[in-house]
Amino acid sequence: MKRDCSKIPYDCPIEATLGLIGGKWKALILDHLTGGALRFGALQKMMPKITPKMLTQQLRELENDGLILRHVYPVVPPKVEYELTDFGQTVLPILDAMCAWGRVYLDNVREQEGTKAAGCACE
Amino acid sequence: MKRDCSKIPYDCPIEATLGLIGGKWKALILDHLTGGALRFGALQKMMPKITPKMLTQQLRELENDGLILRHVYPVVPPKVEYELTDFGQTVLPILDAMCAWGRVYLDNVREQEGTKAAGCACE
DNA sequence: CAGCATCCTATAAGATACTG
DNA sequence: CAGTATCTTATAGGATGCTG
Repeated sequence: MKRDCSKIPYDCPIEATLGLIGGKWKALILDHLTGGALRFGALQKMMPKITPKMLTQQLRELENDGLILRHVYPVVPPKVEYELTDFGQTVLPILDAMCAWGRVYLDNVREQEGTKAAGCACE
Repeated sequence: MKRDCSKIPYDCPIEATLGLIGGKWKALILDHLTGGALRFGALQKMMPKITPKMLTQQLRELENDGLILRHVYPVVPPKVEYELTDFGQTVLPILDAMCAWGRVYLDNVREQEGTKAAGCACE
């Protein structure tokens, strides 16, 4: 039973956006893919806290909704790459805005607490 | 037991942003408040599908995180207004980006399906 | 009017083990 | 390597009724 987020009826643009790229992982995944195609394992390394199950699930939904493409290379051992579609590229402004705001916010928090950045693709 | 989303440790700016304004309702609430202060009941009317419990809960979290202000007027019947703080105003670029993208997306979907816009604050 | 309390369901998310 | 399968837990979200 697969889920196409694009099949859900939305009342409002923001609601639709959240439906397609909302949730805990999708924006993060898309952001990592802005640098170019990545393998399953590479994505997992970039998000150490995601489980293979969740990563698979989120990638399938993004694929069903036309945001990313899945390339299977018929080799042994298996090699699968994911990359943004043209449509997927159009979410970049949102990711940039979220990243910029989060960065300012984290800088303030860290300044107060004396902690350091953890190092992430988008910072 | 109240939740301060700002107390959660985040590894990455996008993650932090999602922590503070992610979820099904917060971006929508903030967006409605960009037009100025609103009463509880007004917000509820703008989001017919939200329950009072959820609305209260989301408003409290936004307040704890410094994004909105809650004004209680000591009158009968009670009057409570919510408005963006200066910090809350800074999320506007994100909301705009989400709204713009969602609008283009919905327009395409609707063109294919022949349906119409439902009418929402941000469209 | 603006909520709170209580109870309940659905969905998201995680742990662990296994496989083509 | 890139997943699946199964089981379990946590969180989001909802229905209903009540109150200062």
